[in-house]
Amino acid sequence: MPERKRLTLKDLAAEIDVHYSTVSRVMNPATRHLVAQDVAARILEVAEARGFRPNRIAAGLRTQRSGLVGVVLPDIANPVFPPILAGIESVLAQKGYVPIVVNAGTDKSRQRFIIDQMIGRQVEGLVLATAEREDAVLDYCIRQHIPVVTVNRGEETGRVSCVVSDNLLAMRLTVDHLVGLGHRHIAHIAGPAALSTGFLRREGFVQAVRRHRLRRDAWHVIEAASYSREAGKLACAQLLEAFPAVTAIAAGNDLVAMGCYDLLRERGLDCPADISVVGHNDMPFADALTPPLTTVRIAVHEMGEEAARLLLRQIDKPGSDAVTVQLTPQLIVRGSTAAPRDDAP
Amino acid sequence: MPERKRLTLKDLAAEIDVHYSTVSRVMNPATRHLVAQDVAARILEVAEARGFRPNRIAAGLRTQRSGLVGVVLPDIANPVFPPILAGIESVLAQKGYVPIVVNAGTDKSRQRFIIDQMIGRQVEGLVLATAEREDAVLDYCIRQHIPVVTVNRGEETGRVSCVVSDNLLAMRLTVDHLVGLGHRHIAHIAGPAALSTGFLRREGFVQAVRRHRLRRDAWHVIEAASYSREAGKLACAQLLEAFPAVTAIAAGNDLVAMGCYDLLRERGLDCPADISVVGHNDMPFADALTPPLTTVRIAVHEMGEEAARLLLRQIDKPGSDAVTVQLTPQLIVRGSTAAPRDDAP
DNA sequence: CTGAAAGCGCTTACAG
DNA sequence: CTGAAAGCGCTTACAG
Repeated sequence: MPERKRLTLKDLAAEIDVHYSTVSRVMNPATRHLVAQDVAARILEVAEARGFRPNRIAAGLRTQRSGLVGVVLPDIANPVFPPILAGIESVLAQKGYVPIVVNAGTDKSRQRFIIDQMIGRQVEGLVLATAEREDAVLDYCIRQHIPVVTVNRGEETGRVSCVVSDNLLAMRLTVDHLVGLGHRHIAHIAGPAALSTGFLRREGFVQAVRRHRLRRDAWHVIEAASYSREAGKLACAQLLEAFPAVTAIAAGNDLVAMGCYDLLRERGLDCPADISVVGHNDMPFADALTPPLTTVRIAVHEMGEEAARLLLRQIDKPGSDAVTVQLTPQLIVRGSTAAPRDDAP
Repeated sequence: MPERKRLTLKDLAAEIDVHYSTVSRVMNPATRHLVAQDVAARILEVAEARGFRPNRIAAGLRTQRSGLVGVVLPDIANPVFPPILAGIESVLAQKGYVPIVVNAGTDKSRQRFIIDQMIGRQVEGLVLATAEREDAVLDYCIRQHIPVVTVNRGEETGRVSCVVSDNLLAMRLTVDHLVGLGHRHIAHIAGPAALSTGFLRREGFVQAVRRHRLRRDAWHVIEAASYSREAGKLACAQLLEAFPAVTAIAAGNDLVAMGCYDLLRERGLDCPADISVVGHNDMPFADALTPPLTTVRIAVHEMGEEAARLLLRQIDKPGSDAVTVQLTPQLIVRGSTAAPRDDAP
């Protein structure tokens, strides 16, 4: 069963007895009006009947537009990324673009290799979910003059467009909530400082506790090695050691918060009775944990949509300014936060 | 800042003063040996220095190979799919292929539209995670003679290669476990019968209870409208109505199991004390639910890998036979299953 | 309104 | 070993 050769403009033109350029004009809605109604109708009819689909790759070669956008993810298994990807894909689809998705990991040289491949495939732009605060790969993309936008994580220098959630606000909402409940010994388990999310949430935490005029010995920050459950558990253990008075933890994200759950359970501590925990992201099923996780919901799907929109704009007008779109997060109060015990220090 | 035009073979050839076909030969490792060592070295050097990356699209047009594979997902937000996608992507990458990923939903006409687009983009093959037991879209792909493999869900007629988990075995493990614990009134909340997973797990459940010689009034099957938490909750309510003696539920998947959790909690019933629940998939964080979910772990990443391997084989040898690869699942016993109460009916 | 031609950036038989 | 040429399937100025 040999694969039947795909039809071409010429095949179709021969069948209808017109020049293939005429078929081309008809197949493209934008140029369809250039040909006589009846001819167009006949061509369309035959095209439909024979299931003709013009070769977009050949067209792209000619028009210098691939209709491809590269999406570079650090880890698609992390539950933040699928909805972001879905958002990207949905607006791309509306404009006839399609994403090429690669799981690039965290290794910068591998990321660069992948981006080179994508450029070789003529992607018209790139969405990076892998950006760090200082990112050689991002520098590389900029040098290549390829349209780029970062999503979820921002970038320091303002050279590229970014779509992020407001991390300062997130921590302010978190700390306000905790202080409002009566907590006076609050800690933050930060994500990696190399990532804008880790850096800014930490920054936001510090700003927030200062705003509440908490004394320096009433709050504490510790950094987790990564945004993972394991690293969160480890950091939580160190935190309890370093800051035993703690009654509330603002975790860098939900996975880190889960790590806290794991450790507290192991130590026989009750959440929220002994220690309150707040996450960040509101990942799927955060409500199904025990206790249901109080967390900051970020607009993941919108983040993807907006990133795609920004990128498309960048592609349309190459010179346009880089902008940062900051989406507003929302605190979702559930069962992992409560007032501290009366006998809390 | 105009986008610097990308380099071409001709640009490079002009710079080095050789014919561009020579540059072409050097850029492709497979034909590199055709040119003199020193010339090749010089070309490679300049190519590296100038950051030349051959246009894969143009090459693909010439060689009739796009290096693209289409991946059609019903819903990337469903936690089964990201690891499958990761698996697909990883083996594709090894062979220089790249996936085009689209969230196609469940609507068949939209799926077909998307597949048409993908074919227009010259994908060399398709991985469908959207297959139903009788699937018009799959029929369409077969008529187009495009290499296809289905993943996670199988297909009835054996016309295409499938990679699935052994659903009959999964239910046998589940029922064995439940019966072993002493349960004598067991129910299954099945997924949609239109999907192979829903159909076969139901089948497996029935076979398993028969093997244990449970009397017909000692087991019950009810079908959920979809594989979702909400549908699971609804079905669970109906189940309690229809089969009040039930002490153990084999849920169609983990989301359905979560729906059961939701309903049981609402009714003030304890899991596992009043009713045991078993899921299917072992989705991320199934262990972090309360109680931790006993479930069947399927080899998701391997499933993706294997699907990609099968597809690549199909692409290499178009005529080759369709095969079904069945991966072996594993029961993961956690806290949602226990012996029934002594006073259970 | 339609056709004929050039060309997008490659690969690869064919000469030499 | 290297060059010159044809051609992959399109789009689009240019004629007529």
